[in-house]
Amino acid sequence: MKPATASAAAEAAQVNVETLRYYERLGLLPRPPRASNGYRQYDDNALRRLRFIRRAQALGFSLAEVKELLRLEDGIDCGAAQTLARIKLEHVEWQLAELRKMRSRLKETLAACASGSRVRCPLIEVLLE
Amino acid sequence: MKPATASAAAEAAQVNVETLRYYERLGLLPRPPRASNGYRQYDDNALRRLRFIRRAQALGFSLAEVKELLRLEDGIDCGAAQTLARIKLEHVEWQLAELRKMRSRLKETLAACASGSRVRCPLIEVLLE
DNA sequence: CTAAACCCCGTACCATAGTACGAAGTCAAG
DNA sequence: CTTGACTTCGTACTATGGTACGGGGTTTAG
Repeated sequence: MKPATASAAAEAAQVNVETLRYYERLGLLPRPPRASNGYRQYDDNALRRLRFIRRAQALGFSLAEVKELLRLEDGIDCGAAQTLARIKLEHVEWQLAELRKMRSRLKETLAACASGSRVRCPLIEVLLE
Repeated sequence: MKPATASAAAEAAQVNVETLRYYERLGLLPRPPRASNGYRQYDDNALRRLRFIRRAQALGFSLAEVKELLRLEDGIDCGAAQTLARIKLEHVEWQLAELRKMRSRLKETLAACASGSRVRCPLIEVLLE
């Protein structure tokens, strides 16, 4: 429960320490409280927030989008939050559909390669379909 | 069947004309044949290739990765191509899994919001889970 | 008490993926 | 036969998402 230092927080989230300062500058992480020596203190909430940023990012959300998502934390307007969530959901659905297409193209192609019946490598044909 | 000009190709793929030159510099698009006046001529194959780049990119592949994927076109080594395709397939599977997680989080949260039973907006809680 | 290891800050730098700019040649319409 | 739209080129600029640097204070282990 004792607050994490910058390096501990950074390691926990697998980011560079500098990245924490960067996120703070962008307003993605709130300016954390400081110890008497001026060192940043990250509590569990900050760490969760940080993890959320990384996960959302890994899914293709830009930091600007992540910032929007995180505005929900302020929880002022649940209605606005829901709208945002619905838009993100649609985006996610679209990505899923596209990825499924790419997956089946890749699978089919690998199968064709395995059967080895063609003269030219079938990967070439399919990728350029 | 007549080759497309730079602007026609760019419009077809919804990219800036300059982007074509950029991709050409990076080696993503082959240097196209030129008309007698020096103008670039993009044939159907080039246009397909361009579309492929944009689609792959929309799925989160970097231009460097796209370039790798496109090396398959050279089709020199079908074995290497298959290895590449398998790696991409795994990446796609991972992305699908992550997106499904995010989707269900978003859906559950929206449902909770709709039921309106909570005091605080459930989006806040879930996003920071 | 000193050295290593951590933290602070501001600023500068980096890679990726374009986008814009200016000078110059080409082409098609009026 | 000029005007405007389109093309070429090289170079420079932009935005995003960090990363590194240097000069300084702090803290902890030996």
